[in-house]
Amino acid sequence: MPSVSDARLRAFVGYTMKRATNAVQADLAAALAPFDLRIATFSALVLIVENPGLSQSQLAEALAVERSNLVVIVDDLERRALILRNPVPGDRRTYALTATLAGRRLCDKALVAAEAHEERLMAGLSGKDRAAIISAMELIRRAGRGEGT
Amino acid sequence: MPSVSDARLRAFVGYTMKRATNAVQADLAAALAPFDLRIATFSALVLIVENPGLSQSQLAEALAVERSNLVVIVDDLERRALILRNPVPGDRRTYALTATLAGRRLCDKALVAAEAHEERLMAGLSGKDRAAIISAMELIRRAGRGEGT
DNA sequence: TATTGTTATACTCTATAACTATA
DNA sequence: TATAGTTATAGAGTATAACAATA
Repeated sequence: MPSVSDARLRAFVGYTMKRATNAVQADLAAALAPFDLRIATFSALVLIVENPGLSQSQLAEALAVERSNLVVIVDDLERRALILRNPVPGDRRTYALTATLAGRRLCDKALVAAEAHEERLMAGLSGKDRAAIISAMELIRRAGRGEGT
Repeated sequence: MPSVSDARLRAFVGYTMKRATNAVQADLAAALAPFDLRIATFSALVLIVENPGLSQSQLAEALAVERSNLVVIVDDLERRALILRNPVPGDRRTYALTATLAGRRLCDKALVAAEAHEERLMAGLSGKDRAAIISAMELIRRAGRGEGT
């Protein structure tokens, strides 16, 4: 069978980025599954641990998801007692999100698994290569239609 | 307001790849919208133009989408008379997909727009940088759980 | 008036199972 | 029995509008 050529699509950086990102996301999802964490839930937990007291709006902006879509994620973390929605004295509209001890512990374990996943996928790249990719990705992201900075 | 840090997530190459890919996909979708082409439809059209006579199964494999999800894409291209489902003498189960003249013309115009989009987003990167990113992306993709080669 | 969190809704993308007609 | 195309369906992810409580 004559094999199919995708040479014209492969010439687009975005095409290869999409495919590689799919592979990375699938691998990360598998790495987090033992902790019953999906990628979005994991990302939210990491940010809450790193930024204790932030609000859902701040978290949504940092994760680049809509506030409305964040609700179920925070619900899940709270139901599992990994985080708390703390009342904020002086503004009763908002919650200050903090991780519980169990949340911080699960976060640490999941980060170890995520780092192992990262190391597995990036094994062929030097630290310098990886840093170059990260800065190139941030440059590309900022070139897109969207916010500044 | 103390701004939120995502330093721990940004250290993951996959995190920056995901965000950059989102920006690229959104920009490409906007670039293709004037042609009434979504990214998947555009990709299918390019592959059919490049590989005349290929089957839907081959196309699905090349695009890494399920055969079932490809049907509506091919339906759309056929309904717009951009491609043809040609009968294959000797095997009545399969179709040989070919682009019409209108399909090839639209493909050419859309490719020009896609190249302009690419140039806009990658403006900060040299040709050498872009080639390095492409090979790094392919290396990462192959390191993921999945097929060989 | 504006903002926070929330609900409901819808649209895309993706994945699976099962069917038909052919081989 | 295996394969190509198809249908139906369900699950994620994402986007918008509207609402109640509060500022």
